[in-house]
Amino acid sequence: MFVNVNGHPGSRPKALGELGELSRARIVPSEFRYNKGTEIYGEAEPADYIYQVVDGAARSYKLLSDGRRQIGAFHLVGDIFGLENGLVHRFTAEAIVDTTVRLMKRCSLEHVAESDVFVALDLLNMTTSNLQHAEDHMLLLGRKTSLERVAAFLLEMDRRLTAAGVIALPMCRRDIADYLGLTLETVSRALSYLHGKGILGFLGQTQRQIVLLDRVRLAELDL
Amino acid sequence: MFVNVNGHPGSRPKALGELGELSRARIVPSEFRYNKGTEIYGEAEPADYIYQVVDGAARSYKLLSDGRRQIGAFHLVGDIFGLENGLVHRFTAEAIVDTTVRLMKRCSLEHVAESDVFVALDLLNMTTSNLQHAEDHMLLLGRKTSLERVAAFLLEMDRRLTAAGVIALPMCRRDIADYLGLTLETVSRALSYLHGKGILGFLGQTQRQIVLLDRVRLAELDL
DNA sequence: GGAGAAGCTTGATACAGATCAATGGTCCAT
DNA sequence: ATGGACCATTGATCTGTATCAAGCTTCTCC
Repeated sequence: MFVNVNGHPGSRPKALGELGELSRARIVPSEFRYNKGTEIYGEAEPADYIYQVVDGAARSYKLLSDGRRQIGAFHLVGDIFGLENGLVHRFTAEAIVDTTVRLMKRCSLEHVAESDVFVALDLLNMTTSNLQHAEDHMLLLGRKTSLERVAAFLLEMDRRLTAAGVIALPMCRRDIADYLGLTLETVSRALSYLHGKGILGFLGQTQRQIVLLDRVRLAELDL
Repeated sequence: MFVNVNGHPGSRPKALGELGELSRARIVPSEFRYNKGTEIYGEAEPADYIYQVVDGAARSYKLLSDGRRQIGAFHLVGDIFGLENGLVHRFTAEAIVDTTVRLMKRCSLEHVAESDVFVALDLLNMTTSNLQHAEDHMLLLGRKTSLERVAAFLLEMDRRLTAAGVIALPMCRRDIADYLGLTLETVSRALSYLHGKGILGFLGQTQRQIVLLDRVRLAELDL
């Protein structure tokens, strides 16, 4: 496990100048900036590039024909996304805030993987991390209550983006809801409940900065 | 895409004498029989083997501490399962009916993957198929109604195990419910509804043999 | 700095699906 | 053949979350 995908256990921190062991592919990556809310790629579009978040955050989602949305993952600083082992993307990806990504051509990557075992094994490790996240998320979506889901979300974000004890969420309540299979009102109510219980606190005026005051009780709420 | 995992698009039919391209590993697989309801491996157990269903069917699931269960996948004849790219299994696997599996040691497989690009790429393809299934299932669990879920389930089973126009389900209503994030009563009501609408019919005495009478209308119900 | 848009919370109500409960069928094992 | 362990269906009721609605706050951009 050498590459940091979604911050899963087994990953290691790494310098941002590289795309993990994929740097073996020796392809110079270029950077690109997406404004808040803009699409990085669309579902079923050709998957020509893979991406790494340099700054900002992105969401990957699927839509039903009537507009219902399921966000499969959030991509935070350092995460690699857009890696589909097929010809087309299976999600739409959008910048949640103004976001800078590093990107590299996928076809060249595939070509290298065919001749370089270490690149292939690295792709396998990244895909496995994504799979593990999806497996855990199926359990959450299929069987957890709204409070358990929100607790799990906070613990995930705590693990992945807490700086100086503060969770600075880049995404709005609707994004959280679409990630957890809930409505934004239910997410808001669960957060208010946790606030009332003294398990978390809000920082500043906006409700996007959260401080976890009691991780033990929060973890007990996520069965 | 050379290996048949969960019957996803891009897979090809294959003779049962092999474990896909993994046969390149040249490790003689042995067969084993599990009685209905018995455990093949447990969550968090060391992942020493990978498995291929020769006959029968299996379920992979996670449990919450209070017994709520989420089945992540059903493994039907020809499917390979138990392939974790970590040291331990992330699911518990059980035989749904009396089941024969072919198994091979995982450590030897890993060793071969490090020296053989084609084995590594094959593992990557299998993992990608599993990931794609999980991604689709997240959308189902997070955003679809009970009727949409049951319709999607029937279409998946139709694709994966219909013989002679009949879907012979190996699993009970509770298994279906735990796969779809519903209760068994809700699954039963949805099936009765589809029966009443003339979209499906039951064959014989048991309710496990289903004939799809109108795939078009069924597909319209799964958004 | 003011107007409008977006985002969040909170309350009232509705409803899809869960839960509780009863019945009948099938398949074994004795 | 009989008893009992599943298994599935169906009905009645309950409830967690969605939906509908209102109001407040904070951004954004003329």
